[in-house]
This record gives sequence, structure tokens and C-alpha cells, in this order.
Amino acid sequence: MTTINDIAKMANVSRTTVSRVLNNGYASEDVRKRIMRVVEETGYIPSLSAKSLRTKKSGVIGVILPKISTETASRVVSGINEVVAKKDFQILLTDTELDKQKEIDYIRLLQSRHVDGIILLATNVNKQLTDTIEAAGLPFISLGQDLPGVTSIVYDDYHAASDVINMLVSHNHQKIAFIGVGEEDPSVGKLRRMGYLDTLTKYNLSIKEEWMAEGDFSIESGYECAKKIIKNSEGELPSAIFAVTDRMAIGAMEYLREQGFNIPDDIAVAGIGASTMSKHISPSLTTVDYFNKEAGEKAAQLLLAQMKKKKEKEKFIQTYRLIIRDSV
Amino acid sequence: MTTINDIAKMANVSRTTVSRVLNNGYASEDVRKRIMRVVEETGYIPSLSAKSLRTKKSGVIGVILPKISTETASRVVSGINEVVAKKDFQILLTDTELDKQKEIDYIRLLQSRHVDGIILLATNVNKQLTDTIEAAGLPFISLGQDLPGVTSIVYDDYHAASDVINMLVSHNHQKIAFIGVGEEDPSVGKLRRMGYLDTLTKYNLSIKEEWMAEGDFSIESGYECAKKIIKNSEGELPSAIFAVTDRMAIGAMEYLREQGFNIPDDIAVAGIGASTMSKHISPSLTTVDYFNKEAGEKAAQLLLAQMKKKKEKEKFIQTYRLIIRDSV
DNA sequence: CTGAAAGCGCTTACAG
DNA sequence: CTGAAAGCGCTTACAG
Repeated sequence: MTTINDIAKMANVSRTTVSRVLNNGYASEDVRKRIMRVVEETGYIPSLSAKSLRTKKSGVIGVILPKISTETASRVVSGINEVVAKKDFQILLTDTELDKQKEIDYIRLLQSRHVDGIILLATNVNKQLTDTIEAAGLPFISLGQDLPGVTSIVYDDYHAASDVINMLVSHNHQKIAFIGVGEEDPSVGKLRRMGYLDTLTKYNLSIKEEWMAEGDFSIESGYECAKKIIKNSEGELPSAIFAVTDRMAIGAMEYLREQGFNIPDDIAVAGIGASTMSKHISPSLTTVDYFNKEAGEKAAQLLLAQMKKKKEKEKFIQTYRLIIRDSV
Repeated sequence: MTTINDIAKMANVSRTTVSRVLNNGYASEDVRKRIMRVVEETGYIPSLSAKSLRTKKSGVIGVILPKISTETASRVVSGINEVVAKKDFQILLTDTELDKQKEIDYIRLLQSRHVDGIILLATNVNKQLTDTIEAAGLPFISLGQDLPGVTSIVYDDYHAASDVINMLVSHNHQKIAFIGVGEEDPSVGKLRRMGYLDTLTKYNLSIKEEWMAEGDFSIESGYECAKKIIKNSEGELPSAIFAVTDRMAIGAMEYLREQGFNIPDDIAVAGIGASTMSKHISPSLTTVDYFNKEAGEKAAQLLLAQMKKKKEKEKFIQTYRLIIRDSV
């Protein structure tokens, strides 16, 4: 491999000067030309590890994902990448596979790799996690969960869920079933459920155990939850099902369709996420658009800003939009 | 930041010994314990840039994607990540956004970042690209395109397309339209088109210009292509449409549905890709499963093997599976 | 405008 | 089993 020393020798200058020229420092026209010619000829590529060791900056930002092969994640990453790539940063990607311990491990790992900042899509909130973030002392953005002491961008889960129920009620639904996920996940599990429950209460609608089920984000679990709800509530079927994610909503639709229910006439369905699929299945699914890509962009911008100068921790709430389609 | 020198001082040993202990070299029980205690207490995290500078290994593998927010890409990355993460490698992700020049730029960039190997999902094949790969002198895998002189894993595009046509013919279709993409893309653009054309020829079926259209991978372009085909072929409509990607097939279905065509009775549709959507739209889409995740895993395994010891360049063909569903 | 020197945080022969 | 020394490829005061 050719190094800066080789270039210096070949161009008959010191390596100091080579470094300067390459980093846009001063140099006489003559010297600059000589150096650039050698660089071209040799195809010299500076070692970023050496540079990073010296400057304490790597030009890499770490992204920690709960699951890589998910539409939400890939939209977010795409948004992040779009803004950081423009500033010549790359993304070091890690995937926790929904394993909480790995969130912590990866923060430490990314730290050891000298990333200039981290964006975390957490699935839970706990003390050990926030402590690790604190200890890392890196520019840090949490996306999707409100982490104490950490700059966070969150979706407005409570109001989004609440709005879905409002909309369902305005379509004359009184019996609204619910497919949620575990409460370890404060955003998707807790807040969306609270939005559902509180809004039912606001309208004096009955909340029934039999109309609530808990899935695990997958399409299959949505299917199973719908089955469970329908089975358990013989005699008094719900007239609508609200699932906290599109995938589970789509699974539910599948079950309902199989059982001969007409959507939305017999049972309406709504989800959250505005997945591509939600638009293209039939009937098209009523859902909430969270603008994941924009959230990713924003996270990246905030991170970049934080890298430039230390900032107060802040909290941001992403807007969302209810998309009413044929499933209600 | 605490460094190896701090640890050495606090544990009263040389940094040589600290390094040895941390890398599982010899050390007396006593010394090892002393060091580990200090490491725990301080939360010491070794600098991987320093290590990488010294050892010429980074523990990072570079992945170059044409487009990050695509189901194929995210499946592949997920497969790659699954195998490399087990060996404690991370992925440095780059996205060319379909820009050919960036494929080249990113190879050089990844090289400068001292990645231990690169997996490229190319969208085209040209001399400059293969030259750059050659010059990088890194373990390298091409996934999805057959790159001369580079170990490549390719999908069996020709036969997959051909099999789709065989299947369509066996369902008594004689008038088969085609939605393709540009031929700059040897795999998706050229091979799949050839599979289509050759197989029609084999059955002595007519090939009509009006029944062929070119999209750009997007759902919308599939919609437009279907529109164009239907418009242009008044009098003699095709009885089936084969789109070279699921997304375009889904766009086509949308147009057909809008126009009141019954799928598959009036016009059958088939795609390639086995996207999640293909399974959940209705009618469900007949398609070809390329096992993208497995391809990613294989690419990662080959890369890891290549990193261990230099290998001959090899060519691998991924298997595929035709999935016949309700759209034909 | 240019260069000699120091140093970033590690690892690895080499010697003991 | 342990340590002193050299070196990986850069950048950056400092001096001229």
C-alpha cells in the first residue's frame, strides 16, 4: 500500500506538506501540482484509520436498529443516509435483533470504533441503557423512544392512536377491538394502548378484555390475534379492529377475509405505519403515516448539529398524518 | 478517554502485558486478575482505530447497495449481518442511489476505511468498475451481477424468467406481455428479457413490440407500463403480463383492476421477487422467490472465507423457486 | 510557504 | 511470564 511517506518522497516534499495539500492547506502552486500528480499516478488513498486515530474523528456514525429488514427501519436508515452522505459520513450499521442487551453492547462497540455519533432506535427504556449512553459521552439521538437525558425524536404515539379511535367513532363504530404489543416497548406498547383506552373512555365506550390481544409485530401474530378476538367474542363481535402496526392489521385482515367477513362493512380495520403494503392491498388499509424517512433525516441533522457543538438535550415530537382508506 | 497506558499504570504492568491479556495471550493469574479489575472499574474500551492501524484489520466489512430502502436490499443486508455479526464484524453501509459513479467512489472510500472486505450489489457492469475492484485488492463479492474476474453470486435470471413463461404457457396463455427495465442492468434488464423472448420463440408465440414496455423498478412505472401496453394493443389484448419485478407487477395489477379487468380471468400477472406484498395483495401474486436473505448469507460466508485465505475467483448461481398463486 | 518532531493508541517481534 | 522499543499512517503545533 502506498502511504503518505511514499507520496512525499516521490514528490520531493515532506509528508507534512502532502498532508496539507490533501487537506486544503496552503501550498505553492508548483508543489501542489507535483503532489497531485503523484497522488493520481499512484492512486493513493489515505488511511482513514490513521487519520481517525490522530484526529479523534472517524467520519462514521453508528446506527443501532432493532431489526434491519423492516420497512420502518429501512426508511429511517435511508433518511439518515441521505443527509449524512452529503457531509461525507458513512453509516456503521448494527442490528440488535430485538435483543435488549445488544443495544448496550453495540453502544460500547460503536464507541470503541470511534464513531462520531450514534442514532439509536430503541425498543425499550431502562436505566442501564441510559447510563451506557451517558458514559459513552458521544453525540447521541434516540429515535422513536423518549430516553431520559437523551435528545429524542418521538412519534406522537398517544395522539395517533387516539386519532384513529376518534376517526373510527366518527364512522359510527362503538365496539372497537385492539391488537397491541408488549408494554416493555413504551412507545408502541404503552402509549398506543393508552391512546386507545383513554379515547374509548372519553366516549364512554366499553372496554372488553375479549376484544384485546397482544401480538409481536408480525403479520402472523396479527392473524392470530384477530382469530383470538373473533373466537372469544362470540355473541358480541367488535365492529372495528385497531392494530398498532400495519403488519398486524394486515394479518388481521387476512383472517377476517378467510372467515368471510367483509371489510369494512362487517368489520373495519385500521393500522399504524403507512407501509407500502397498506396502500396496495385491497381493501387499502386506513393507517397513520409517521414519515419515517423524514424522522431519519431529522435525527441525522440533529446529530450533525450536536457534533458541531454540544447542545442541551432536547425532545422533539414528529408529526403524523391519518390516512383514511377503504378498510374503514 | 482512558487508554491502554492508563490501564497499565493502574495495574502496575506494562502496556504490552495489558494488550496480551486483552487479546488472550499468556499472563499469570495474578496479573490477569489485576488488569481485568482495572478494566472493569474504568470501563476501558480499546480504540479500534489504533488497533486497526496497527493490525491492518478493521473488523468491518463494506456493503454497497443500489438503494437502501428496498425489500431486496434489506433482506440481503439482514442475511449478511446475521453471519458477519456472529464473527464480530460490523457492516459499513453505503448507498449508491442507483448512481454508477458512486459504486466506484464507494469502493475506494471503503478501501480507505480499511474494511476487511466488500460485498457489492451492482446494477451494471463495466470495465472501470472491475478495474477499481481489482485495484482495491480486497476480498470482494459481487451479489446479483456476474462481474468478470470477481467472485460472484448471481440469481438465475434467465431460467427464472423462462420458467415464468413456461408456467404461463402451461396455463394456456399465448399472448404474453412484458414489463422490463433498461439493459444497462445485465441481470434484471437483459437476462430476464432474454428468458422471456427465447421462451416465447421456443413455443412459436408471437413477440409484439406493443406488448413490451420498460419501467424503472417502481410500482408507478409498472402502472404506467400496463397502461401503455393496454392502450397500444387495442384489438388484440395480451392474456398475461410478466413483469420482471414484483413492484412493477403490482403496479400493473393496480392499473388492470382500475380498468375493470379481472385478474387472472381477463389478464394474468406474474412478477419476480417474492416480496412480502406479493403474498398479501389480492389476488396474491405469482412470483419467483430468489431467497435474497440466503444469498446475503452466502455472500457473507464466501467473503469471510476469502478473508481467511485467498481463493480462486468463483461463480455461484443461486437457486430460485416459482411460487404459483392466484394471479395466474 | 515548508519541514522536523512529537504523538494519537495500539501490537508485536525481540530479549530477558 | 513480562517489558522496552519500534512502528502502523496520519496531523498539527512550532519554528523558520
